Amino acid sequence: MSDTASPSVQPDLAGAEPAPPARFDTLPLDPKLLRAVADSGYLTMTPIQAKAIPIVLQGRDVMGAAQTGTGKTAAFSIPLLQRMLKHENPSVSPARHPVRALVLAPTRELADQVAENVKKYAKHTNLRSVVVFGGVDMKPQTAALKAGVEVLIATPGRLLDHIEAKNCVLNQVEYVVLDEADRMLDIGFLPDLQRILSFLPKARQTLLFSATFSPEIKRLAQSYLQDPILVETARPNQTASTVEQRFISATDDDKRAIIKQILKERSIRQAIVFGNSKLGVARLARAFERDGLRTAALHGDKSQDERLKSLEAFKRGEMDVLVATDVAARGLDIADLPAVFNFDVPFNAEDYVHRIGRTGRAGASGLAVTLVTKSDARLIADIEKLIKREIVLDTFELENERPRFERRSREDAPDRQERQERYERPDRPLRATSPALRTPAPSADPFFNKPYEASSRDEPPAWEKAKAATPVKGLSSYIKPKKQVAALFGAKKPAAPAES
DNA sequence: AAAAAAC
Repeated sequence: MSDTASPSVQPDLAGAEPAPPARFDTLPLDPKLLRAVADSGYLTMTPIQAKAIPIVLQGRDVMGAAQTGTGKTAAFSIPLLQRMLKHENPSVSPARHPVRALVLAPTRELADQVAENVKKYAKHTNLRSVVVFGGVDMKPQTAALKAGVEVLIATPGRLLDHIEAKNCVLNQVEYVVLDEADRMLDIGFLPDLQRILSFLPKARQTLLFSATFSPEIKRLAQSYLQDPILVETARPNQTASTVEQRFISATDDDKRAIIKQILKERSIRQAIVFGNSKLGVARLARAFERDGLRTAALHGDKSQDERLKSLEAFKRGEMDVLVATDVAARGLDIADLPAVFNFDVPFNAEDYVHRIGRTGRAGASGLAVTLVTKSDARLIADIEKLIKREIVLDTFELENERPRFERRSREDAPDRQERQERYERPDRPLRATSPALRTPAPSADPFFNKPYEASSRDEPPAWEKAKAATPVKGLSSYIKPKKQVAALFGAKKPAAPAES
């Protein structure tokens, strides 16, 4: 109820009481940390920080769920640094300091980003931190580890390498953080994670943070925590209300043109386009590049050097579009990203929440467009269940129906030149420097069917209503068909309620 | 139907 009043103004740091947000300087923090926080320009805490920091300071285990972009990294790193400072033993030679805090993250880029934050908050202290991840030379990491660090940030594989090479000793770790904890605990990561945890003392403080926690993961997580406190802000798995979410029914052939048209008509400066596969992402990136968009690609088949370069170029604004797999779905903090497109609907509903969390960060507004084909119905239903919001598919009018090739024999296939002309001319150019993109967006929204209702999040979930009303299995109970969409999805008339 | 994380 509390946030229906000003949905467009108040970022969805929901759970926030109307009370003024607490300031960092009201916390019992070392002046060195307070100074670093102030240097970063932060004055007041976000809800997850206000709730989690005091509990972490008490030494309790925490499972923290909060929307993306609400400062989870600071929520664990600041109080952990405080605890490490408080128990610092200055008589020990720095070189002999063992690793005291370990932070694990599921992707290299995320580990790097967390490490940057930790460095920022620790800069006035003598606590040293280092980040280790794969795909880059081990030697500098080894040297840093041997010199001694108090805070180690890592991805699992490379950390195990260092453990086996005896480059680091983890038997005195006092604090462990699993960032994007639900991913770290999923089946692909679990064996490595268990192995790593087996090297750590049992008596320690453990913190798990993520935007999404499935019930199964919550249960599994219990076994790694001692008497944990669950810290939640708003509903878990929620998406920020500052993000306008659109779902557009599309065919595979039209997806790219739809994205380009939205970019142009909404004058969108920059966007991430998510695809489900590495190959698909690489192809799509090449296609956007041919279209004249400055495009970077980010996926696991690229070298780490290329990955870092792509991301940096995008962050510097030198790229219009970043096409990425789910390697970029979680945690990455790209300031003021205006839009996210799901070229493919993600396989896991949780990943939807994480993907669109790249936009609308820190209370900014954002647009998230998901392109939905006929075969995506099941996935859309999953998303609807997870985010507990009704999903309505919009139709989209392409301004220039793109010329299509008829199937031809190989001999009379168009040569490259002709192909270029027929394929590309209609909607070129689209680069950010083109006048088309500078034009202000039209006041009426010509290509979406209905205005976004931020307050719909407060209504009872549509899927529950639908489930109660119609025992229809599959899509029609989850996706409310509009007329064209109904045809596309072959939706039937809802059956009369059969049960009594 | 995939991706990520080590060499």
